[in-house]
Amino acid sequence: MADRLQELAGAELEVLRALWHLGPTTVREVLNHLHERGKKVAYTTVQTLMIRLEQKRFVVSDKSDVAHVFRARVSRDRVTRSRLKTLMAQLYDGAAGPLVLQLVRNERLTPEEIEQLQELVGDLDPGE
Amino acid sequence: MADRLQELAGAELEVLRALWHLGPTTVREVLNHLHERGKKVAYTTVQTLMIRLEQKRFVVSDKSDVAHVFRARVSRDRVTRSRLKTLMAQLYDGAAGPLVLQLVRNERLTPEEIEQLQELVGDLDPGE
DNA sequence: GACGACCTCCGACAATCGTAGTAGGATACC
DNA sequence: GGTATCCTACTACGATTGTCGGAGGTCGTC
Repeated sequence: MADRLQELAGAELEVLRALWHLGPTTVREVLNHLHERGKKVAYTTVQTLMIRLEQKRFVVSDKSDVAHVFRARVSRDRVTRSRLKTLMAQLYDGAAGPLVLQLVRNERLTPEEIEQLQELVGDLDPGE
Repeated sequence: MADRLQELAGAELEVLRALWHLGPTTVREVLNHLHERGKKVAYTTVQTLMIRLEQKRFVVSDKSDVAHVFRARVSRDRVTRSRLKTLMAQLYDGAAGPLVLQLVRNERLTPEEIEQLQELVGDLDPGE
């Protein structure tokens, strides 16, 4: 399994999201961001998570300043893809269709998303 | 969160899948099924997983026979829905669109799935 | 030059997860 | 009725996860 993305734990993902949102930044800034979002957590907890993220190679840090600056190495799309792959494998032997249909049936989409989707789907060819 | 489905761990899901496939059945049968699928695991491991599934209320057991018979209490669709919800929440603040688009763009669908999808999508109204 | 504010580093700890061994009861067969 | 087989119940154990405290450095300010 070249795909080590699976080791991304829940709390780690939350921190990674903050990094996506904020861009390269420090533990302090991520902590503030999480607090603003209502997530109560200690400074060292965030620090630990960021260090673990680095060990797992999801982020890199620049240690030249006193407060280390962390930067995400993986994109949200990449994580999404990985998570969806896992879901497909775990539940449908890798098939994507059931997930797509389930989503389109049960979830609300914005007008923009609907248009994009209609365009994409219109281009698909069922073949014969 | 009335949705305790999230506590379903990976190895547990594998056993649950076997139950979906086999219908109500015993530890032994699930074990055989997993072995056929190439999963090497000990009898008592499967037993432990099934007991944990019961504790978490994903399955129920009938203990009237010597070999207890376990039955799934949740459907695959239900688990799928829960997992997708989690994914949406964790990555897109609950929006479904990005997942749908990501899937339609990157994954292959069968002709049947494409037709179903086209039909579903055709019925959607972007509103204004 | 002591004080407070910050920062990193390290250790820790309970809960969960994946995996399995052992004890001991029931069954079935010869 | 001994022996092999199967089953449950219980215990265990290392790894991962979520959470944080304390020790000890640096820096600005009074």
